[in-house]
Amino acid sequence: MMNIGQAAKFSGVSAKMIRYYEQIGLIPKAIRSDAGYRHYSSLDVHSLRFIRRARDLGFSVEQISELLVLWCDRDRASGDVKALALSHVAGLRAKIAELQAMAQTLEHLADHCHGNERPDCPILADLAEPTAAAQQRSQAPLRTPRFGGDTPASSRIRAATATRS
Amino acid sequence: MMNIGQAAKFSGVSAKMIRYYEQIGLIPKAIRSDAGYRHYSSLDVHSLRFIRRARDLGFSVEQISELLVLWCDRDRASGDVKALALSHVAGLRAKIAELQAMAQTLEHLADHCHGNERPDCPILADLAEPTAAAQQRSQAPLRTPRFGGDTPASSRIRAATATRS
DNA sequence: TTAAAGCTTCCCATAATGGCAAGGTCAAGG
DNA sequence: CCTTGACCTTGCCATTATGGGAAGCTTTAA
Repeated sequence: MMNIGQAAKFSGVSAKMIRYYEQIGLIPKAIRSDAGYRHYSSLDVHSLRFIRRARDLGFSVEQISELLVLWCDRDRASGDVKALALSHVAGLRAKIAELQAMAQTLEHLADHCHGNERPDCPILADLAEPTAAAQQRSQAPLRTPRFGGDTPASSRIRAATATRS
Repeated sequence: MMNIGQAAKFSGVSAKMIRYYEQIGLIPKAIRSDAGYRHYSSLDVHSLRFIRRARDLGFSVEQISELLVLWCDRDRASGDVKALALSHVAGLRAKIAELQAMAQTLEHLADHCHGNERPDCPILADLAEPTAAAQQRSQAPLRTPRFGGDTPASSRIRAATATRS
């Protein structure tokens, strides 16, 4: 049993985020000492590591909630996990394509910009009046705020089906 | 001269965002009718189109603010514009690399998952205890919330050096 | 005993966008 | 002249995941 600071250090998840995850119900409420300090077991730390790793792989908290449910379900079908993972990969690929289109368009424009002291600049010219040439599919991101938004996130997570039961 | 709805329609920027851009000082305060309605000229719409296009190319509002300054500066050096564009491209490329690392890791894991009714799943196994194999550089995004965070954004923009002067 | 380090909760901020609500305005039609 | 509907205004709330900071209590080491 350790305090939140230790759990943070061992899991790689900041204390701040651990409290946040508890608050939104991604992890169950930690047991408290008499003074109100949260206490974590190495099992809890294990869960946190899982979460950390999933975050590193770009899963949203919402998706991690689902992953945790599957993780704890001894009768899960690996197909469900795979489907979740692949749908996330699809989201990543879509985002990558979008960013690549932007980068490509910009690089194309930059290639034609002398980049000297003179004011004439095809980059600004294109921003002012887009030429069909560079118009690819960078327009209308359809449903992409700036990224990170792959899942709409229902409301409150309340899965907390993690370790402690 | 047109109302905000028309300007929105012609520029592709929502009325909501036009007000927002005005509020943060990206564009100058619109002139108002006696009743308080904002009015826009086709020149204003032109600025808004510029902004819209820049957003489509992934520039942050902060960066767009700089682009607008350059756009309006007859004595700009195209090198400054190019530098700004290329630094943004670098940010995009970095993000792309990060997402690709995630996607690749996940695809690799998914490849080894049967995806059937059985519970054994290498994806969950890896999330639980990462194996060096898939550990590439997906860890520690260094300074990347979820994306969009390329520029720290000082405080308030207050450039408003756009059209109307 | 005291100081430092750690914990708690609460509030604020981020980037860019949408939604909703209450209320004023304007134009067209009766 | 009045109503209706479309449009405008402001203001507030929500989103995602994360960090910062303050005020106050606890624990620990000296």
